[in-house]
Amino acid sequence: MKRRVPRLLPWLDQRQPDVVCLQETKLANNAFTKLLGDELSDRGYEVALNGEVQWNGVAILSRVGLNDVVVGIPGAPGFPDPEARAVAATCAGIRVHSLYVPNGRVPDSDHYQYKLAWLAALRDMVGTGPRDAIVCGDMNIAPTDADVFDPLAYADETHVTAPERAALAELQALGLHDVVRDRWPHERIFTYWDYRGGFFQKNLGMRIDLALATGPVADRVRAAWIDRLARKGTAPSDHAPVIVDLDEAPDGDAGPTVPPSSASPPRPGSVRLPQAR
DNA sequence: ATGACTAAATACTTTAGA
Repeated sequence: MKRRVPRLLPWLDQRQPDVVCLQETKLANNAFTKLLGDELSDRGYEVALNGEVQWNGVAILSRVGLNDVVVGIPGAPGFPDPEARAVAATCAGIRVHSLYVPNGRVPDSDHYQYKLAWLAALRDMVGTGPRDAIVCGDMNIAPTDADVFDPLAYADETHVTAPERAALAELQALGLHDVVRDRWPHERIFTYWDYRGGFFQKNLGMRIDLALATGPVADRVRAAWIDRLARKGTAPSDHAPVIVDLDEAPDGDAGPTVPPSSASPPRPGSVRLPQAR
């Protein structure tokens, strides 16, 4: 996160998101607040944090309300102890989840089994949650071969194996829509490019950062895209932000937590800027 | 070839990422 502050703050000022989901903050909560608390509150953001000292770490920033914060996932496994990989909050009537799914490292390894069990716990939480919801973050799974620059590039490695894709499909079977792919059904779109080998310049990437919305939220999507520009320049993350623009909730369909004076529609964004790389 | 980049800890190397 420290390394990404000079990228995050101008990006917030440029894109003006109402809600931001961050992953891989790699900061304890008190260090995050010390580093960014004033800058974020000056911009009108409330913050929900689930951080730890060196690895992982997720956050939600919101300037349209931030209620009912839940840190972590009930019943999720640890490795071996619980890790800071999930935080949820209700923002303008929408249940927002910021997630950093375990990497899995090597198929069939302990970490891989952890990843699958963690995804099952995530599914259970989202499945019993509110109707209006959006699941954002680094899923560490490319949903299909079309989400990898070359299906053979990561063959037999994590992120593309059948069990991982099945776990993601089980989550989506709750009725979640992959709103970016729905808007760009045939395009070559990626959210992650390895730092090595000039992969970004060659556009050799993977689409592993997703925004998955329940039907009522998906119906409000006006635009959904990957902010490739944010992967350029000095000291970028190796992931690009995913941006989702939503229309206002339809009349009579607003949840009880929607502020009556909310003049602009919520625009949840799943962001990977803070990867301190 | 387990490499190529990048970041962070207590750190001058190791670990992790995907």
